[in-house]
This record gives sequence, structure tokens and C-alpha cells, in this order.
Amino acid sequence: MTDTIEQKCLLKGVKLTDQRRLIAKVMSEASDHPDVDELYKRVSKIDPKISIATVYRTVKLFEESGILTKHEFKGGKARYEELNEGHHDHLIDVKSGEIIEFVDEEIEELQKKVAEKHGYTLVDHKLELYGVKKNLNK
Amino acid sequence: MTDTIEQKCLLKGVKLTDQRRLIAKVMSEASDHPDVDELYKRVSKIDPKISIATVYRTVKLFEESGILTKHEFKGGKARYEELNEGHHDHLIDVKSGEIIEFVDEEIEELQKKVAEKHGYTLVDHKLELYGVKKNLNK
DNA sequence: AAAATTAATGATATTGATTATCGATTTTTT
DNA sequence: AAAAAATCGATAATCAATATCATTAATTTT
Ligand SMILES: [Mn+2]
Ligand SMILES: [Mn+2]
Ligand SMILES: [Zn+2]
Ligand SMILES: [Zn+2]
Repeated sequence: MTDTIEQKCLLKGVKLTDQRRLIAKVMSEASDHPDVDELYKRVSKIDPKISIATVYRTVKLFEESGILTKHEFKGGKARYEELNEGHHDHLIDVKSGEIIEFVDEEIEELQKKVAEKHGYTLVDHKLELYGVKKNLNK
Repeated sequence: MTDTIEQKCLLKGVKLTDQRRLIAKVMSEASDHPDVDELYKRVSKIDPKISIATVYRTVKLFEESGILTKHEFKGGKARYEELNEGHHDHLIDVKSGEIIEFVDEEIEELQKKVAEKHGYTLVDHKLELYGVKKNLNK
């Protein structure tokens, strides 16, 4: 594990309130990719007074500060996860919805090359793989 | 060029009405990736009586029939294009919004490999590159 | 070919996620 | 401590997309 979101906020000068700190903590502890409703549920368990508006505001703030990243997977609502130094992409099980993270340096390199070939500098990319589990027993 | 959308409908047994035929024609002639509002504008010029509801219904029908494909690029509304045999991905100019199509067989292969490595069969994928134009005169 | 049935359309209401507003509360600055 | 600024909770507004429903068009049955 790396820096906690709270520490990142300190570092980046993002002011923390009790509500933000709680959202930060819950997101730091999450190992999945919760959407806002799910996140709201989790923080509500600890602070039942928190407003869904604050959750929306805070993930947006954190995203704009480069602390969280937002995913818009096929057809669903926006999901969030902590942004750490190691970039990764996602393989999504179309049956179960399970999300597997992966990195493929070769693909990353080729993406840059494609952009260059067209006269562009790559500034961002989105790679999502959708798959079905293979039958392992023969 | 390949088959027209109207012909594809015939082939796939998708019933055509005047409105659907018009939407099919406009989409077949499009070389870009219009969203529903833009498409509605284009067909309205020819048939001012057409309803936006019909446009929404028809792109959905065509998509479910494998005739159109829907793109959900970052932050915007859904965009559509005709689905032809040759698959391609997109490089988006973040300044101008211009969309460049590309195919990279190497990336395509590697994606399959990544899925396999995790015990999955790749059934779909989304690859979007976001770039800024390079300064060519240097 | 007329009647009955089914499908598609246009207009509009509804939904669902997200953003905006606004008065109240908390925090920071004078 | 008063004034100003920031954040909050509650809720209204927005926006894309879907659902509803009465009307019109197409298809099937008599
Ligand atoms: Mn992830
Ligand atoms: Mn395209
Ligand atoms: Zn990547
Ligand atoms: Zn591809």
C-alpha cells in the first residue's frame, strides 16, 4: 500500500472537513470500485448525517485534485477508485461484474506509438476488456 | 464502401418504415460519429415531422441488431456509427474533439492474450486514446 | 375488401444520475 | 467578537434516455 488519501490531501493542499475525511478513509480502505450510492451507503454507516450531495461534491473535488479517478464502464453509473502511482486497466467479467486489474507495458507502449504515428502526444487513454470466464476443467 | 444500412436491415430481418429508412440513410452517409441530437437535426431537415423519440428508438433498435455501434466517449452523450466488418478504435483530439480511427493488430492480439492470461475469453473491448496535436514545425 | 389485430409513431411524462441552489452551520480572517 | 468565506444538508433543477399512451399505419384474419 501507499499514501492514504488524507495524506494526499495534506500534500496537495486540499482542505479536509470531517465529512471529507470520512469519505477519504472509506475510499482508501476500499479495494473495489464503488459508485456514489455504494460509497454513500458505506459512509452513512459511520456518519448517518452525511448528505449524498456532499458525497457527490467530494468525489468530484478529489477527482479534480488527482486523488481519485472516475471510471465510466459500459452502461453503468460512474465508479471511483483511489489514484495511485501505478496505472492499470480493467478486465470486466460480463457475467458477474467482477473487475480484474492488469497492466500490460507492451500495450501501453503501443498506444503511445499509435498516437505518435498520427501526430499526437498521448495524454490519456481508456482500455477496458470485457470477457467471460473460461471453462478450466478441460 | 460496403453494404448500406438499409440492405443490412433487409438481411437481418429488421423491418423498415419511412422514418427508419431515413435514419438508416443519414447514418449510412455519415462519416463521423453523431450523437442523437445531431442525428435528429440531420433527419429533421428531410422529414421535419419525425420525432426525437423515434430517433432514440431507432438507434437502439439498430444497435441491438448489430447494425450501429454506440460509443460513450469521455463525459459526453452517446455517439453512433455504422458497424462495418473492419473493427477500429478511436484517437480523440482533446482540444478540438476531432476523432481519428485506427486499427493496431498488435494491440488487438495483446488484449486477447491479457484476457487469456486471466482465464477469460475476450468478448468485447474499448480502447480510446486521448491526445494533443504535436507541434510539427520544429 | 372490411374488420380485427399488431406494430410504429409523435407527443409528452417519467426516470435516474448528477449538478445547482439556498438557507443554515462551521471555519477562517479581520 | 464581528465579518467574510467555505462547507453542509436538503432539495430543486437539469439532462439524456426511456416509458407511456393515444393516434396512425401496416399486417393478418375473416
Ligand atoms: Mn482499478
Ligand atoms: Mn469510428
Ligand atoms: Zn493503460
Ligand atoms: Zn480494438
